[in-house]
Amino acid sequence: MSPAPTPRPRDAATPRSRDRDATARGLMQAAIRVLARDGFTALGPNAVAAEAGCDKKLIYRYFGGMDGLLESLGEDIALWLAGPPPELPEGAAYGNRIGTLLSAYAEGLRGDLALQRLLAWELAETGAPLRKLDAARSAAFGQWVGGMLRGSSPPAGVDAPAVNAVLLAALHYMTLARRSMGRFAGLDLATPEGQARLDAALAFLVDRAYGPAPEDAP
Amino acid sequence: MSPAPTPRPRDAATPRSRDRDATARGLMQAAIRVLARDGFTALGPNAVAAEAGCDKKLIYRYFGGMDGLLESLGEDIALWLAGPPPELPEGAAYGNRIGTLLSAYAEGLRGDLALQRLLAWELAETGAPLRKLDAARSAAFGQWVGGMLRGSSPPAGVDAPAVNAVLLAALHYMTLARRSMGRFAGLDLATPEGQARLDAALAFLVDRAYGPAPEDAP
DNA sequence: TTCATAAGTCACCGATTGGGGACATGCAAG
DNA sequence: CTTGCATGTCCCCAATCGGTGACTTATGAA
Repeated sequence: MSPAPTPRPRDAATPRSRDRDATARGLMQAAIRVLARDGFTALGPNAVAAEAGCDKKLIYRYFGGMDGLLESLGEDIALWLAGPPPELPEGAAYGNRIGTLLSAYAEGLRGDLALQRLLAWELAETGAPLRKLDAARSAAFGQWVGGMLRGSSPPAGVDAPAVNAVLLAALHYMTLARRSMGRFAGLDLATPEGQARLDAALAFLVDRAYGPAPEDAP
Repeated sequence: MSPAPTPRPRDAATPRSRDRDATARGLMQAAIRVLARDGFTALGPNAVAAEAGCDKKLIYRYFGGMDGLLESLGEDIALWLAGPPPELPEGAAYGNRIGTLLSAYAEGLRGDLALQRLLAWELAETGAPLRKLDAARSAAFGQWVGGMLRGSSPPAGVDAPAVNAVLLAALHYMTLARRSMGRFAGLDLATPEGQARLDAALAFLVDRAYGPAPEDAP
């Protein structure tokens, strides 16, 4: 899920590669580019084919339509979450792991416009192809985070999955709001200061949630 | 911002009211209904006029187009956040107020499909008319919450606006995710149990954020 | 070299979109 | 009663949409 290696609005001189796999890949990357640039409302056969520089008919021949193309995109997990997991000290506490994991993911998400557009899409529409895309993305993400938490467990009495979901949801929302509105709930997300306050608030909540409970201190 | 008092797909027998203000209001309410039912991707002149049961030409005559209609919707703050503020004990602590306020808002948001659609819209697209709509909504919300927090202040050392923004963002995201995907980050949001875990996690975070700091305990 | 087949292109279809011009009609002022 | 005007309706427009049939052309096997 990166902006795309090859900016491939067809060169009119080159006589088309006549290589099915290559053009199919080109269509997939074009779809990602269109999604990143113009959002899901513009993600149609016409736009994708124009971006890829070939005829839209090939979308139907090779993928059976846009739904099939999206499905193929979901299966190609290599395109998702390209960044390697962040380094972690051996015996790091659960809260520490969640904190660094969250900020690493935040940085990756901020740089991945297509992923942002996909998240917004998931919130706006329902539909079978979208569900499959989300399932693939969720699975990849789950694996990414799962491997990083292996061997450490949250403090007792804390519903860690629910708390983590809340923090992740907040991160998603504010990242999307930053791009589209630039501000949210009175905070200016466009400025580095606003962004810093947000990151600090997230870190603060992680610390309070997974640090020692108030009554634990002697 | 409620589903609409009058389900007004024109009665073919009644010969049209010939009342400019009434039809203008009807168009606004129709727009809200279309937004709630089909989402912002379907919110066009054709759909709104069909829903209102009159000709789309009137949208251009009375509002100058869809953008003007949306702007008028924003100015009509009476349609937003109809619910009255929840009751609060006199000397309630800041954390308590945030908690009850958050859950009251959550309940209202869950029941207001049009507002949900609007939030998703704001995350998906940019544009002048949308910005004005959001500004109106944000202002109304700010007043709603502002009045309820008057006279109490957060614990020192806590960036309350940022923390509240995070919690609110999480609430928004999970409410939208519940409607569209039904699940998020491994949590099943459709079941009452999942919803309860989420509410509990939010309350837990509020408590930890605004309760006594770990080192405060003797 | 021939030739079947797949890769690619082009032109077209019906439906729907966001608009606007031309016209009918009811109401209220004269 | 007549007349002016705002209200409402109808029909048309160009553009775009998703989708497909018919065609050309390159390539690899015989």
